[in-house]
Parts: sequence; structure tokens; C-alpha cells
Amino acid sequence: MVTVKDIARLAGVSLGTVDRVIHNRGRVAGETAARVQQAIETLGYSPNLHARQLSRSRTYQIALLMPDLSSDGGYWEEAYQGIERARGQLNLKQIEFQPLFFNRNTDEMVLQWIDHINAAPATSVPDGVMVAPVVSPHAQGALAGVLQALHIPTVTFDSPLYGGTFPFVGQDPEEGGRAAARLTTLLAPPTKTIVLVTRGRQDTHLLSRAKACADHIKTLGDWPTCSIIIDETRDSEYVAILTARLQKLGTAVGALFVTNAGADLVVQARAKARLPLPVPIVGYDLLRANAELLRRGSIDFIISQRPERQGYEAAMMLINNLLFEVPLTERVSMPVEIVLPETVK
Amino acid sequence: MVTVKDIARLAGVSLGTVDRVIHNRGRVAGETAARVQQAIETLGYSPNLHARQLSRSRTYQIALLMPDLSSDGGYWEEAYQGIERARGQLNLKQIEFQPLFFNRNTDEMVLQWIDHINAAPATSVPDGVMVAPVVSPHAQGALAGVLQALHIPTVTFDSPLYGGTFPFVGQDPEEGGRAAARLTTLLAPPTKTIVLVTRGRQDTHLLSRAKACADHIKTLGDWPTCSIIIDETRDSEYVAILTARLQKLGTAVGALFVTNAGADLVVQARAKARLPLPVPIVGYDLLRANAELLRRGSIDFIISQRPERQGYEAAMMLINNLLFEVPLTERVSMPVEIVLPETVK
DNA sequence: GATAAGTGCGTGTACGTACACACTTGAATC
DNA sequence: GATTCAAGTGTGTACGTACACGCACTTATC
Repeated sequence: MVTVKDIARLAGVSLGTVDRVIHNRGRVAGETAARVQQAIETLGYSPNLHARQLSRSRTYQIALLMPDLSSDGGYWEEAYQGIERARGQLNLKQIEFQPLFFNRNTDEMVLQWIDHINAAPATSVPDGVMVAPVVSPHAQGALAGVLQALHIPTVTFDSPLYGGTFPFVGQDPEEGGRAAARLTTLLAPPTKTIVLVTRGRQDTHLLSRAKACADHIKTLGDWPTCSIIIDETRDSEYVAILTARLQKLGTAVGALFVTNAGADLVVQARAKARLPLPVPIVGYDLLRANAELLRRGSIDFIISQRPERQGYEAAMMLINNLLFEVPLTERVSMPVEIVLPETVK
Repeated sequence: MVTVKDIARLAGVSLGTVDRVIHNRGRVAGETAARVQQAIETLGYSPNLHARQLSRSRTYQIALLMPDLSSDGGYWEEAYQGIERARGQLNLKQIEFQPLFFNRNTDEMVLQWIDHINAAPATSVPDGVMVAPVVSPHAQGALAGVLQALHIPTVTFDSPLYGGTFPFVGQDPEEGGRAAARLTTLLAPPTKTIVLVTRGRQDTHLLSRAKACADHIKTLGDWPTCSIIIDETRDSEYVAILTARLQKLGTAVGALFVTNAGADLVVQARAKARLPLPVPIVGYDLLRANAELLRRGSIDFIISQRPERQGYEAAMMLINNLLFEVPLTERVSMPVEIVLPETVK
């Protein structure tokens, strides 16, 4: 094993000088630095990371920005579990997460955080940032600006951060949409309508998922498609409106694709609408409620984004980067997971 | 951070004594050991793993037993890539793999390895073993015996090791079979026959997969099932025999489930049999050939065992155990992955 | 009762790196 | 010519653990 000592000897300098060259701390004559650099390459030096961490003996702060764990029916809870798993896996205590669980409905908390970071002294800036940037484009831009300006290693998950090129761990929304197209066309009799159901504000991610689905259905055959978007926050109202819409469509409906995680409410509406035949449903995200309905056969397929693994992969990537200097990967595409009643655990 | 020093101080002993207690090296009076143990618990000590590894500064040898990478159409190649990924991920050089790529058709190489290990001096025994035990039950028993006798940390992947309880990373064959049942029944018109195709020697894993599939089809509705098992090693012969069998069945065939990775040959037979309608196919394992056929629409679904992730997870588990003393998990069930033409990368 | 073998403990050094500090030199300032 | 300053370099210690060694003392052996 090659050590800094070997380099120092070969280059004819002291350990301190080698250290300064390795870490670009300056205060080394150009010629000397070149000689050291040469020695490093000749010997094929690579640092002993254990020794490095031991010597540093510092803790790394990672800011974690993600929505309230209670929101979205447990979706974020799962992502958070993945983060915890990553932290536990390596059993290293030098990683500390500073979580900010924000309210998805407003940008307020995220904007406040940005101000806070901007005002903070350089020493209390986090060493890394992990963020699920599900906020308005405006807030996304502000966030991207700060992170880029401060050069903080950042990993985004669930959906990418608009306004910068940050490493991203998550599903390709178009791939998910196309998978939904394949499954709904498999379930729907030809010529019957495939209905895409969404609730509330459509973010970019959801929009491209739905669009990719509708587009792909066209290439697969002759199924008419139709979108139902209901902007109503109370569950009971939402179900009532959806029921009415489904009754109106009646026997024309061949299959339902629920583009967000609210398949359970669609199941309720389907029951209330009393359609002559049980229309197949393809849902998104394997929340507890959805898993139960899948098991019972009320839903036919669930497409999962694997939030737990997203959290895990993103956290691992950032931790490995901080601790072991493993470069960040630009994009980690989580596979589209198709869950059947037989494979739901 | 609590260190051995703190423990030594609290227990009123020296560092050496604490060390002996921690590592059960003996030579410590019962009362003293208890006092140290007490101090460890009181302070909530957990070792600094960087310091530990630095101090040990030894390399770990992992014996890797798996089939030839060229066999099984690239399946094992993928698993091996996962192992490489795990090794690269942590960027640690203290892990060395000693691969033995054996010939699946005979036990010879594995039995030789067992003899070799038995004869080897204690110092040259590997620190860990990672094995895909796809050999005869006899060889499996011998292997299990040696590994248990020598107390070598072992992880099995792809299929479990008969004759011992070793940690296993792989898919549950029954879950895979049931998923196949769901998919074929979705594709086959009612009352038409669902055909299960297998080639050659049926190992335990494959048998329970096929059985679970047939059983589950019965619970899903009224599809007759039928098994075709052809024990012919030459591809052309195999296709010819299969073609004849399919022609005999004729229009009764509703869907084909290929229980092993040879879906490409079944596609050939289907073409030669000139069935009136293109019978849907559900295949296993996403090899290059299968992926291409899936993309083209010749196969409808592929169920993947994720060999790459199996290799990765198994290697990670063993490495983390050796380096960081993370306990081995008894069983890591890889999820059954269903791949569509839209989600094949 | 002398030697050997074993038990119970402490001491010291090594692992490879980071970083604070001290030292030397030459140039610039007054 | 003394003083200040900066650049360039070396020295020393710390990080927390593992393990070889040494010392004092006890128990067995003939």
C-alpha cells in the first residue's frame, strides 16, 4: 500500500508539503507541487479513507428538505425510512441529518430556509443537501440558485429540481406513464374509453406522466382516452364529484388510471357509481391503503415509484460522496415497479 | 464520542484490558471483565470503525463461487457486475475476491474447491464466502458441511444452499410462479390452455416456481394447464421438438409461460408451429436476447430476478459484515420484477 | 524449593492522514 | 540595518483501535 510517506520520500519533501498538494491548500512552490504530483501518479497513490476519516473526526451535516411525513398518505414516510436505512447501514455516526419537513401547499418554509442559509456564517452551512423539491417553480429557482452559489453537494429525489443540473434519484415520469398505458390497454376491452383520473394541482412530474400515458395509448391501438381532473381538497366532495362523472360515462369506461396515489378514493367512487361491470383500475404508489385494495382485488395493478429505495439511494450517494469522495451520479433512474396482488408484501 | 479510553477510566483498568474484554481474548479476571462490560453499557460505547479498520490494516479474502460467466446467456455476467458495483461503491481496497467460476454441468470443480479448503492451513482460509450453489444436492451438502465446520461467514445468492441455514439473497420462487400465473391468465382467453415450458434438468428452485404457477392458476379461474419439459441440450433439436408439441396442441394454447431463461427458443418454436394467432408469452430473466424480443413485442412480459441486484446485495452484506460487523440478514427476498416493452432499458 | 507454565494486567507502538504550529528564507518597508 | 511580511517548507501531535510485549504474581511439576 502506497502512503503519503512514500510520496514524500520520492518527491524529496516532507509530509506537510504532500498534504498541502493533495488538498490544494496552497503555499507550495509550483515546481515542488509538480514533483509531488508526479510522485503521486508514479506510485499510484490513493488515500486510505479510514485513516482520513479518523484523522478528520468531524461530523457532516446534511440538510434534508422534504414534505411532512404525514402528508400524501405515508408516501414520504417511506422515503424517510429509506434514508434511515442508509444511515444505519454503514453504522457511522459522523452523519447528521437536519430535517426540514415542509408543508407542500406553500413555499413559505422552503423560502425561509433559503434566507436562513444565506444569512448563516460559512461555518454553519450544511455539508450536503438532500431535497425533494416539490415546491413551486419560483421556489425551485431560488433553491437552485443558493445551492449552486454555495457549492453544496446536493442530491434531489422524487422529482428533479428545476433551474439547475443536480443529481437526481427518481422515476422517469414518462416511463411510468407508458407502463400505465400498456397495463390499461391490456385490461380495457377495445374501443372502450380509458380514463385518467387526477386530483388537485398538477405538478410537472404528474403532467408528463399523464401525457406520456395518453400518447402511448394511441400507439397501442384504438382506445379513446379521457381526463378527469378534480380540484377539491375534501375527500367526501372529491368522491362525490368523481362518482357523478363516472355515472355519466357509464358503460363507455373500459379502465381507470389513477395518476396519483389516491386510488382508494377512486375505488369508492367506482362502487358508488354502480357501473354494470367492475372497471379495472391501475393505480400509482404502494401506500398502505392501496396495498390493501390490491390484495383484495379492488385494484388490478399498482405502479410503484419505490420511495423507500429512492430515499436510500439518494442518501447513500450523498454520504458516500462526503465520506469517501465517490462522485455523485447525475441521474439514477428508479425502475418502474409493477405490483400485482401476488407480489404485494 | 465515547472511546475505549473512557471505558478504561470508568472501569479503573488499562486500555489493554478493555481491548481483551471487547474481543474476548481471555486473560481477564471475571470480576474485572464484568466491571468493563458494565462501563461499556453505561457509556453506550460503540467502536469507531475507521480507527478499527485502520488499526487492523488487513485485507479480507472472499471466495466467490458461481457458474461460468459465459453460461446461461449472460445471467451470471449480470450478477457479477453487481458484485463489482458493490466493491467499487465503497472504494475500499481491503476486499479481495477469489473467484471460482465453475461448470454448472458437473460438481467437479466445487468438490475440488472443498478439498482444497479442507487441506489448506487455517491462515489461508478465506474470510468470507459468497456462493451461488447451483450444483447437485450432494455437492450442496458437502459445501454446507465445510462452511459450517469452519465457521466462515457465508452468503448464498440466486438459490439457497440445501443442507444448512445460510443467509440467502434471491427471489422467492413461489412468488415468481404466482406472478406468472396472474400474467398468463390475464393474457389467455378463458378455457384456453396455459402451457408451462421448461428445458432440461429441473432444479428445486425451478420446480417450485412451476408448481406455484400451476397451483395459482387454478385459484384464479378455469384455465387448463399443461407442462412441456424437454431434456435436449442442442438448441435446434429443442426447438424442433417444441414446435411439434405446440402444433399438436394447436388452437387450444392460450398462453405460454417459459419457466427458465430460454424464451427466445420458444419464440422460434411458436413461429415455426404457425399457430393461427400469436400466442402470448411470459418469459423469465431479462437476458439480452429476451430484452430484444420483449422490445419487439414477441414476448409480452418478462419476470426478472434482478441478478445484478442480487450480486450487489449479497456482496454488500458480506463486505459490511466483515468490515463493519453488521450482522448478516437471514433472507433478503428480491422483489419479483415485471418488465414490459415500455420499461425495458 | 527451584524451574516452568499460566494468569492477570499495563505499556508502547503502529496504522495513515489532517492540521496547527514553528521555522527559514528573501524581499519590501522605513 | 532593523523590522515586518509573506511564501515555502518541516515537525509534531492527534484521531481511536489493535496487538505484541513485558512485568508481577500464582499455581503446578518433579
